[in-house]
Amino acid sequence: MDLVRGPRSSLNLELSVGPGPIDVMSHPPPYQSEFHSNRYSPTNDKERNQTSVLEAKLTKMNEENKILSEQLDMYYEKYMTLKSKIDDRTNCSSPTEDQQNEASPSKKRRTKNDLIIKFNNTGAERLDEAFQNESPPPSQEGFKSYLEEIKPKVTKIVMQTDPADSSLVVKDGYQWRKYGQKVTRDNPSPRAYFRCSFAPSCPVKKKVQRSAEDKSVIVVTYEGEHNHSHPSTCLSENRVLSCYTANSTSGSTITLDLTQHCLKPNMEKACHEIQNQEFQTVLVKQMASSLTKDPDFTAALANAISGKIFENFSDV
DNA sequence: CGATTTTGACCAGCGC
DNA sequence: GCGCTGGTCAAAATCG
Repeated sequence: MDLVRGPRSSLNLELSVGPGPIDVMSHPPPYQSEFHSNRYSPTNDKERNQTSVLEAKLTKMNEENKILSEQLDMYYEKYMTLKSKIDDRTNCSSPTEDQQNEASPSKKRRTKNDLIIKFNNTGAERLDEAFQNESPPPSQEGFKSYLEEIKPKVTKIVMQTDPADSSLVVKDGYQWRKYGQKVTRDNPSPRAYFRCSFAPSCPVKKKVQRSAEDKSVIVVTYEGEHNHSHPSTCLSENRVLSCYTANSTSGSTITLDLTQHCLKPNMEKACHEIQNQEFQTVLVKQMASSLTKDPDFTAALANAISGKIFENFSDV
């Protein structure tokens, strides 16, 4: 799970239903003040009843909205806490140790057991320490989920390409070296294996394969995180595209990976570059698909739409 | 000539 | 134990 969240205001949904956008998170809905203004003054009991019903609904929605906002804050805090623990652990492991692991011929496959062994050898105490602060104390399930969290990050990106172009080259700004190619059982298209060659010790790998269903679609799977700055800061001609989707450990989360510190100074430039129409089309489809599956989002959307309806109603 | 790609061989996990 | 499969290695070929 890689929930990237900027400043609070960035989460506001600029939902445009009807004449203008609604900021559902930070501003009280316009209809709220309309009800109490002189413009709307119910004259009979029926209207008064309707008003009170609507006001009750409004209050309830605002409460739900508040609860959801609090939950979001809570999840964000939990995420940041967990992330800092993982960062601590990553920083604590010495580079020589990593290199030894890298060079070890017996470590051809990194399995769940390998992960546990690695922790036993290098950070079992810190692992316990990390759990000591958890309340309630961690169960076996909690331990498993923790291991899931610290697993090398696996992200997938789906790209629309020209079906006539048979190359498996994906320009994401990083420097990759191909080290293998294989035809897999469930897909006639070969899968290419790449390793990040920008930094010798960078553990990131990626797999590139055309979709079995649609040859024009390339599926890129990234494993791990780069331990160096983005090459685009040095090589300005390289395109900066870092939009990860469908994180394997979290389901349908869309992640706009703009967290790489070296990327921030070039944020505006990168934003201009990702205005590539093809990219945007794919991204919008994926975002729409993921967002509609998210119950929190649909609730927020329903809230916003109902708010706009109330506003229109009050204007009549 | 160094870097990168290609490609067959090899290895390890997994299911039977 | 055996075969299947995905992932990796490494020598040869290719490229700039």
